Order: sequence, then structure tokens, then C-alpha cells
Amino acid sequence: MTDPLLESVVRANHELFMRTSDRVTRPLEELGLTLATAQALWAIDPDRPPPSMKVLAGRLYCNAPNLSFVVNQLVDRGLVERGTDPADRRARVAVLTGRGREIRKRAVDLLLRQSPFAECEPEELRHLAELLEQVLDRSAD
Amino acid sequence: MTDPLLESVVRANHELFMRTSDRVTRPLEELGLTLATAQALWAIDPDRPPPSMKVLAGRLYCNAPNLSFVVNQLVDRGLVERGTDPADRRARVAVLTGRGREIRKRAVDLLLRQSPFAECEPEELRHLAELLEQVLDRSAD
DNA sequence: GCCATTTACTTCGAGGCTCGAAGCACCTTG
DNA sequence: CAAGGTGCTTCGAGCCTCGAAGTAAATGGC
Repeated sequence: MTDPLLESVVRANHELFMRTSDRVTRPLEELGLTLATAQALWAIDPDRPPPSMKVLAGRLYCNAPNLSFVVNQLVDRGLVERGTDPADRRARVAVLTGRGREIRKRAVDLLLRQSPFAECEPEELRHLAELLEQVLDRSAD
Repeated sequence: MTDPLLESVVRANHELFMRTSDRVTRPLEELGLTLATAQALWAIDPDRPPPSMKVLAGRLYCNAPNLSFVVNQLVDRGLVERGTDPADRRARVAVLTGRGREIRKRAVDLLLRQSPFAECEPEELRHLAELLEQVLDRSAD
């Protein structure tokens, strides 16, 4: 009752993720980052309004205490500052510092270059992007 | 210098993995598994000769001590037994027990059903499988 | 055949990640 | 204004991961 095609796709998805993680762990250390902090940094787009803790936790599929822990690491490293949302004074937002923007740029660049997808032709990438985004949209909660 | 298409693909791949992990953690607990032990179990194909610790560690992108720890959990739960490779008596192999085969089947089934890819049309799956396997092969070490 | 080296694995200890429970501050509803 | 809900943090426990060190077996040089 298991679809071999589905199994192949899911396995490939997992393996591509793990392979990238494996390749990237060492170089990230030189930026003072772990995989968890790098992903959190990636999730803070400097060109958009700073996200609240709740929004960030949603993006990273983790819960509030975990996110608090990770953001603390970024704050300790001077990459992020906590702000207060004036519209809802309960909410804290994560704001990138100048150094945060710089390190984020380097971390994302590293993640992309080390990914097996980096060797794809533009045509393949276009195709993959379309298919994967479609799957993501369709499974949106 | 960052390719938006590449970024989109890498991000989608990561997100699909994390979303699956998130959905699957609770149900796996009912099988007595964590994500780490489930992945290890998945990596032991009952229809192939039992893999050595070294081979398993390679498949899971982890190092030897980590794998030892994870396999110990599977042994403690009665899902795996350690054997000795007669061709190289240094090497230990991971052999699924009867219960191991049963739980593995259920765990893999769960992983596939909960994956966002489960909602794909056969045509999409075929397409994705082809593209992703190609990326994997091309980046093989 | 013997000893040094290499390989496969395990144990141990430290540190990072993740989570539930509990508590605080603020918002919202009546 | 009171009661309940929401957003976040702290705390403690458990799991995951890794490097260092140690054991057993295979390999290579002599």
C-alpha cells in the first residue's frame, strides 16, 4: 500500500535536507552560528517588517520556549535586538542589527552554495521551484 | 549574487522537511519512536543485507558515537539486534527483529501519509522523483 | 609469523536543542 | 472593572550530537 514514487520523493527531500545540514555545520561555526540559529536568522527578512516571536515560531515549526532560547543566542551575539510592537505591547519583535544583516547574508549565501540544488541548471530550478511551491501552498494550514 | 530561484527551492525543500517532521512527531511517540529513531529504522531496509554501523551512519549523515546511541534505543525497544559480520568481525550489523519490521512498516507509512507530498498527483510525483533523484545523484560524494 | 598501524565500534562526558509547566504582562470581552 | 485569553519568558528535564579515549579485529611491512 506504499507508493514507491511517493517514498522516493519523501526520502529524497529528507536526504537533500540532511546532506545540506551536514555540509554547512562546520562553515557556520566560523560565523558563530549553529544550524538552529542560522535558520532563525534566515527566517528574519531584513526587507520586511520585523516578525513577532509567534510569527517566527510558526516559520520555524517550533514552540515559544524554544524560539525564546534561540533568539536569546542571536541577541547574545549582537545579531538581533528585541523590540516591542507598539500595536500590541505584549508582542516582542526580532529586529536585525547591522551586524545581523551582514551575518545573515553570509549564512544564507553559504546555505545556498552548499546545497546540492546549487548545481542545478536554471531550467531545472525553475521547474523545481514551481512544483515545490505548489506542494507547499496546497498543504498550507 | 543570490539566485532567487535557488533560494526558493532550497527554502521550500527545508520547509517541506520541517513540516513533515512537525506533523509526525506526536504520532511517532505512539509507536515508541522519536524522529531520530524512526529515521534510523527507515534506513534499515528489511529486503537487503543488514547494514553495518558505518554504512548506517553514512546514510543518516551522523557520526559513529551518535549512531551507537540511536541503535541502542532501537535495541532497547526490541526492534533491532546487533549481529557480527562474519566477513569482518570488527563490524556490527543492524538486524531488524520481527517487531522491528512491523514497527518500521508503520513508521514509514506514517511518514509518507503525513508528508505534504502525499497530496500530489501521480504525474507530479513522477516528475518530482525524477528531478530530485537527479540532483541527489549529481551531488553524490 | 610478528609488531605497528589502521579501521570499526563503543563508552563517556559536555553541550546544544526541544519541550511542557508555570508565571508575568498585556489585551479583550462582558 | 473583573475574568479569561494571548504573547512571551524562565525553569527543569530529556533527547540529540559530538569529540576524546579506549577495545577488538584487520591490514601491511619486515
